Amino acid sequence: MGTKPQDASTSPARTGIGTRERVVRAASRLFQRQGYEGTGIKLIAKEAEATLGSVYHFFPGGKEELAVAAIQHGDREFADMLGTGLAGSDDPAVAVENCARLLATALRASDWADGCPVTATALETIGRTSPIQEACLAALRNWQEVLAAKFRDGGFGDEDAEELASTVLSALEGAEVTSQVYRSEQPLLTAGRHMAQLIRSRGAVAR
Amino acid sequence: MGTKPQDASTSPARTGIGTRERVVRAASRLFQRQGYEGTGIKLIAKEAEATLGSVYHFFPGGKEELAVAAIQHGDREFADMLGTGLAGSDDPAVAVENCARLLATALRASDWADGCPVTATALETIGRTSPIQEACLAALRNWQEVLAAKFRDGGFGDEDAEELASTVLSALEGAEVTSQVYRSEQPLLTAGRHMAQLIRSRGAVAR
DNA sequence: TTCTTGATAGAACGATCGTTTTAGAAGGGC
DNA sequence: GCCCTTCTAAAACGATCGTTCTATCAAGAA
Repeated sequence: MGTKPQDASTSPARTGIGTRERVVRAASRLFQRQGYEGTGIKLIAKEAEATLGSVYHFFPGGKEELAVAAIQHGDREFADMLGTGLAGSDDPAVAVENCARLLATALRASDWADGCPVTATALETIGRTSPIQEACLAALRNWQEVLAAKFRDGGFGDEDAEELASTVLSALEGAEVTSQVYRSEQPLLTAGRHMAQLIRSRGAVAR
Repeated sequence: MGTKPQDASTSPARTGIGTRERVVRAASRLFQRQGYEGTGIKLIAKEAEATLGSVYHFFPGGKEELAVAAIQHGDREFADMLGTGLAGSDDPAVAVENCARLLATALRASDWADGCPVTATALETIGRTSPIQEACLAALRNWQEVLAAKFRDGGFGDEDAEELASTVLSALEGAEVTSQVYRSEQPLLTAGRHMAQLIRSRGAVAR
């Protein structure tokens, strides 16, 4: 029966969300929740309401190619969330604390399941397949740059901004894992407050 | 042929390291490097120079029971490393920065493979099997308490010490992952320096 | 119509997964 | 000698893994 899998309308080719996009989103969420090795392609297909044939049609490179696309999707998703949190204030300290609050709320809303979209996959594949590792590296670089830009705008020098971005990102990543294991918002909220203090103590007032 | 698998001497029952301990160590390292789902029991047995029969003899609960023992082993291992790093100075700020340096050196020595011994497994099993999750939770609590004790000794109040320990642990955890992906000591070293600044800025001088 | 292309559907392959099972080898107490 | 416990050895089970394969459907170009 070719097209028309589950969409509302039937006539045009791309109704609602395309199959490829559904597969990428399902893969991204599943990798985020249970890691790369723990997630089967067949489960991804079922979760995306697609068939195995469709998955291999769009990703002839198999699981690895799909993982790269999923990581890149998670990259954009997390960068958007960082951007939203940072946009709340011109003061970098307030903005970072706002980010932590946003992450904590989203984490609780998912019952502590949806943490960082790349950490699990990154850790599992650390010394192995390079395309996935490169996608994870690009994501971390991207997020760090989003933070660094905010710090530069807040009056920090290039080197200070880059280093602060590195530490803030590390702290948020680590606090997100800790919050997931503790099933509590506290590690993320405390880390956010401490990061704000660190930013203030390193000088540079809100302009 | 019963005993005598690979040890130097042959006569006594427990020559060198016992089979059970070898299995736990191999499991801990493999879970640390490639996660819970990505590590097969047969590989663990081979790596430990044991047989499948031995593994299931010591761990009748299968992979899950073995994982709990492996996490607890990693717990002690990481706590020892924290203790060693913290023992270098009475000043909590200096001590924490020392820890970060120690982690960075060990990480580089393993070619960025041996990060935190529980993070990968913790993330993969986050909403699922509770025994493993509880072991991971106990490990994080243990490490936080090691840090908190150091801060209390350094003159911080109970609540300050607990919160600082939470953030420092999160930052070290996150920076370790970042260092692994970047293949660079820089994220860990920078986080260590910033954590020292945070500790100093929160008052309390070295006693 | 006919041919071609993009996408879907699902059966089937070999390999490996965690686990179970059965058998056998050492050592101590009797 | 014999028995019993502890530990090792390896074959084998069903299930699931990632992947390949063939068949089919819909729609546009000729």
